[in-house]
Parts: sequence; C-alpha cells; structure tokens
Amino acid sequence: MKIDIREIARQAGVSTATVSRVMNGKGSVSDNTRQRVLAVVKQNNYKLNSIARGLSRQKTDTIGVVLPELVDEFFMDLVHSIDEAAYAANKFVMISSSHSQRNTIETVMEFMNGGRIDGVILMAPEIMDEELLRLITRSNRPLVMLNAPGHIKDCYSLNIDNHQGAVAAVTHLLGHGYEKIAMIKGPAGNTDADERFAGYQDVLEKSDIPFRDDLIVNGDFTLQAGYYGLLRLISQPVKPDAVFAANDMMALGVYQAALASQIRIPEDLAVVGFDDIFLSRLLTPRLTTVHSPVPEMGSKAVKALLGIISGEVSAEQPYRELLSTGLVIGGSCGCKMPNSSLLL
Amino acid sequence: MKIDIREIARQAGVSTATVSRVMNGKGSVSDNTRQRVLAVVKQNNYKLNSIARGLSRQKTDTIGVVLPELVDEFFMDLVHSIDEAAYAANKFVMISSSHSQRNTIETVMEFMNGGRIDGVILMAPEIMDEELLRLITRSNRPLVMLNAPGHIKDCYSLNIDNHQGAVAAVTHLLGHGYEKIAMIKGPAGNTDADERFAGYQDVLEKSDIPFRDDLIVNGDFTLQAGYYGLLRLISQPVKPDAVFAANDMMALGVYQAALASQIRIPEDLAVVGFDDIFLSRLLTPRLTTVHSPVPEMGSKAVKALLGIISGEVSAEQPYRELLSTGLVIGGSCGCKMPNSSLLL
DNA sequence: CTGAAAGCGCTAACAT
DNA sequence: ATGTTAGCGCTTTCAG
Repeated sequence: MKIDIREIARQAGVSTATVSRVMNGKGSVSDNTRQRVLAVVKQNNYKLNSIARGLSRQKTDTIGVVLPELVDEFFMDLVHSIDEAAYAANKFVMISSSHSQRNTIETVMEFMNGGRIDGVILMAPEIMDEELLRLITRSNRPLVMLNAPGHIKDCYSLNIDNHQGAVAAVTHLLGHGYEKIAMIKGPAGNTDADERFAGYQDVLEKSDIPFRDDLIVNGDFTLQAGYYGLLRLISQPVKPDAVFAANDMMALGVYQAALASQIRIPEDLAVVGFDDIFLSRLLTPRLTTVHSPVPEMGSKAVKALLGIISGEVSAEQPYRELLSTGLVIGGSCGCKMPNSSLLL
Repeated sequence: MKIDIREIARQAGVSTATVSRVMNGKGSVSDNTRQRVLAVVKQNNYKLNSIARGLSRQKTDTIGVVLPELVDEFFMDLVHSIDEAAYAANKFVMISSSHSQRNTIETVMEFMNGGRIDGVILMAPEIMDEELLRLITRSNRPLVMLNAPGHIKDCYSLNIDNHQGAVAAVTHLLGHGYEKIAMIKGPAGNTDADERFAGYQDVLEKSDIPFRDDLIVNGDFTLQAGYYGLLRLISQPVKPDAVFAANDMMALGVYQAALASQIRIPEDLAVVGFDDIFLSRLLTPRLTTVHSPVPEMGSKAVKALLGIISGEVSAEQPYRELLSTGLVIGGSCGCKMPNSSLLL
C-alpha cells in the first residue's frame, strides 16, 4: 500500500503541514504531537518522497558529475573523493561520463535544466565548442569546472597546476645534468596536456640547452602511446637521455618499451611521469612523478559547488584556483633510492 | 526568467497537453502545431523539468547504484560498465558507496522509498543484518543484487562464480604438482572471500593432498594483507610451494614480499590470484589469475534491472545467475610463458 | 502551535 | 487533433 504524507497525517490526527514540520525539523511542533507523528512514521516505515520534495522546494540535494571518462585510477580517485564529500554533506551524486564531446554538453544541459540536480561538477579538458560552452557557463546554474581549458574564463574552476608540475619535473631532470630531455605529450587540444607541454618548453627556454623538435612525441595518455613513443624516440639519430611523459600511464609504457629494448632506467634513460597514480609506486625503479592532488580537487569541488548553491560562494565573478602539485622522487630520474619495488 | 510548459504553451498558442505531447512524441499532434511548438521550444531553449515529470509519471529514468567501495580498478570497471549500459538505455545513474554497513541499508532505503530512482543495483558482499536485509529484498522495488551473500535467496542476483574460479585456480596449481598450496583468504564474512575459500577446500578434499590449517592465512583484499600474509606463511615450519591469493591485490602483495625475501616466482613459489585486474598483467612474471567478468556483470545488471522495472522480467521468483570465470595463464604458476610482452 | 490551501511543473485520462 | 482538468507528494505562506 502506498503511503504518503497525507496518510501519516490522517493516522496521527494532524495536518500534512505538521507532519512536514516534524519530518524536516523545521517550524515548531509541540513535543506531544511530534511524538505522535514520529510513532506513526516509524510504524509505517515512512520516508518523504524526495521527488515531490524536490518539486516543491526546487532543490534536489543532488549534484551532477560529468567526467570525460570512467576508467583509470585517476577518475576513480576523483569519484571517490566526490562521493565522500557529498556523503558528508548529505547530498546525492549523479554521475555520467561524457561518452562524446557533443554529449557532454547535452548531459550537462539536461542536468542543469532538468531540475534533477542542484549544480554540476564538470571536467572537460578537451577544448569544446565555444558557443555551446557559453550555454553552460552562462546558464546561471551552479557549476564548478575541473581543469577547465584556459580560454574558459567566466566560471568557477579548480585546476591542477600542470604548468608548475611540469616545470618541477623538467627542472629536476635538468638538475641531474640531462641534456636531451624528450617529452611524450598528451593528446592535442587537451588542456592538461597542453599546459604540461608548455611547462616543459618554458624550462628549456630559460636553460641553456636547446629545445629540439625531434625530442617531442605526441601521445594520448595511454600505455601504448608511451610504449610506441619511446620506440620512436630511440629510433632517431638523436637519442634522449631522459624523457618526461605527460602522465604516468605513458611513463609505464616507456618502462615497457625500455625493457623490451634493453634500455636501463635510470642508467641509460631517466623517466619522469605525471599524476602519481598507485601504479607508479610499484615500478622498479619507482617512478619519479608529479603528484596530482586529485582527492583534494574532488572534495574542494564539492565544497565549492555546495557553497555556490547555497549562495555563500559568489558565482558572479570568475574564479580560478590552481591546486599545487609536488614532485615525488623515485629512482627513475637518477636519484639514488633504497631498492624498494617490484613491477617489471 | 523561469520558463515552464505553460509559458511554451502560451507562446505557441496551444495547451500544455499539446506541448507535452510534442515533447514526449506521444499522442497525435498535427504537423503544423508540432512545428510551431518546436519552434518556441527551441527559441527558449526549453527542456522538460524531469523532477516534475518524475512526480507525475512516478518514474525518474534513474537507477541507483550502491557499491561497498569506490576504490580499485574492480569498482571502476563496474561503474564504467554500468554507466555505459545506462547511457545506452537513456537512464541516469545515481551512485553511492556504502560508507558503512548500516548506511548501506539506509542509502538503499532512501533510494527505494524516496522516489529518486526507479530501481537499484546493490553490491554488498559482507553479510548483512538479516532483518534489515529483508526490508530491502521485500520492498517490492526493482532490485538487482551483485554478489549477494548466499543466504539471501529471495531476490534477483548476479554473481561471479567464485567457487568455480577458485576450483580452476587450485586445480591448476595441483596440476603443476604443488603439494603445499597455501591460501590467503579475503575478509571473513565476505561472500566472495568465503566462496573462494570454499572452492579451495573442495579441491583439496577431492585430491590426495591434505588440507593444512597452517597454510591458511586471513587477509582483507589489500596489498598489505598479501605482503604480510606471505611473510607469515614463510615464517612457519611448513612452507608453501604455491599460494592462492583471494584477489589480485593480495597477490601483488605476495610478489612484493617474495621480492623482499629473495623468493623467486615461480621457481620457489607459485602464485595465483583472482580478478584479473589490469595490474596483474604488468607483473613479472605475469600473474596467473582468475578472470572476473566485471563488465559483463555491470551491463547485465543494468539490463536486468531495466527489465524488472519495465515488467518484462519477473521479479516475483528469486533468480540467481552465476557469471562464469576463466583462468588467465601467466608465468606465476609455473607455466612456461614466452618472455612476457606486457603490452599486446 | 497548527491547519488550510496554493502551488512546484508536468502527465494523462477524459472530453470535445 | 487538441484542450480541460485532476492529480503526483510535499512545502510553505498565511491565518488563526
């Protein structure tokens, strides 16, 4: 039997308004009536219907999360931290991967206009159609962007400081005395990839070793890209003595290619990655990499979004925060490390 | 400005019912009016409010997913496959981790009674309070359980065939001639863990080598458990010549402990894991492990749940399906493997 | 402290 | 083919 607020009210001999007050702990209700209502509620195992509440309050206590993918430790960590923060704040989480560039926008729009959610956390590092983008950033609905492309200025965004991280990585390599530092880039058009590459370039520019085009290889953040990236690099006349992979997955590919090519790390080739995923700790030697503050990004995003929703945080003026990264030293860059690991 | 179906109706000079028909593609509307409505809709960038629709239709096109944790490749794969299947069916996904045993029930109940979702996919391998459990399985709300504890019979459930997988693993080890096969178990009370252990026991029972209590170690599915598990095993008088880890993470821990203890795999110790996570392919030697059909479980769960929701699948009688596993041969069990190319 | 009643935005008979 | 009109289940003024 379907039981609604009216039924509870009837059984308790009060009005629905009173039941509502009791359920929400708002407004004043005499202790006596409260007990009576609560008893009926328990007896019927009654729960408020959130959809109806949502319609009435124009608030669903749900946040939408749209991520480019749902694979990888990186995203799992992100989802995990978002879930934790949302749970702590008593909010529900609606999740979706982009599935496609076009669909990203549609999903977000559906989220925003559909009334399903109170706000959305969006991560879309690939450069998106400016016009469509405007629909989102100007929708006036609470929004927090993660790693937003640089040209998106009119929104609240939290970004991993890719540039800083890349600078730290390459500077470290330079400090070891390497002179032919190659880079395996991330996918073209991807913000994170671009910023990491920019960091690499900037360091070289300020150093006295030249930037060489033949030490740059395009990748796409996959293991395979790292693997073939290194193979390609070593098949050229000028071989690198170090390689900066735009993410750890590709660094892993580099390890594999090195293994297959009898190249020792770090003796013959130094390697530095980016992200500090769990896996990087398992490599032998442990991978030197840039730590991405993923959990921090997730919880900050939720906090910011809830703030915007409640009006405590202004969404009027654009906001862009860079979450700082840090270099995690392993043995792959040439630093002497206690022998401690196992993969490969 | 807030724009609702009434406003669209007004602008198009029709009734809200007609707008609704156009928006839902249901009922008949003359081509002429349809165009007119559509034009107004586009012009206002209007979207139906899903909350209101939900209230009215008593259907939200959203499924709830409650998982024990949101860490690990295992869960990411599961979430990923659920997202894909849901997306394909045009459904939204509300996700939550259990956070705690007690909260699992509450979250599920909230999902079920709150009207937020049309059905839920629940994975709760830890044995749960029978009585509370009943609240869920008997709620009459569409539900699909994943790896449900064996004593939960009155529901629709999809289970990885842990027993079969464990039997295959241990039988394989036996085939190699090992006689002191240890097992590092999963957490007590966890269905998957228990079933895997049962498979191990059953094989030994039917063999002529005895079951030895001192070859059994308790673990909890973490890397650490595997690490210390092996250390403990080798510190005893009777040392194992093979070890079956209840999951790959623990097998990884075993690798680490072996490395630290100068134990060669598989020469000194054979290792077999369970799950076939990405990582297992990267180990040297590659880990022999039981493949868990995670993506299959995810998509089947969505399909089944949608079937139950639509009434195509009966939820009247309990249903329990075992998803078969398969042994993935690596070099860790003693099988001769071509020099492990980890990539392709 | 409590109740009556007007929505929240949409759907779905039921009419016409 | 289109419009009228009750709801869907809850919140929230506004009175009393």
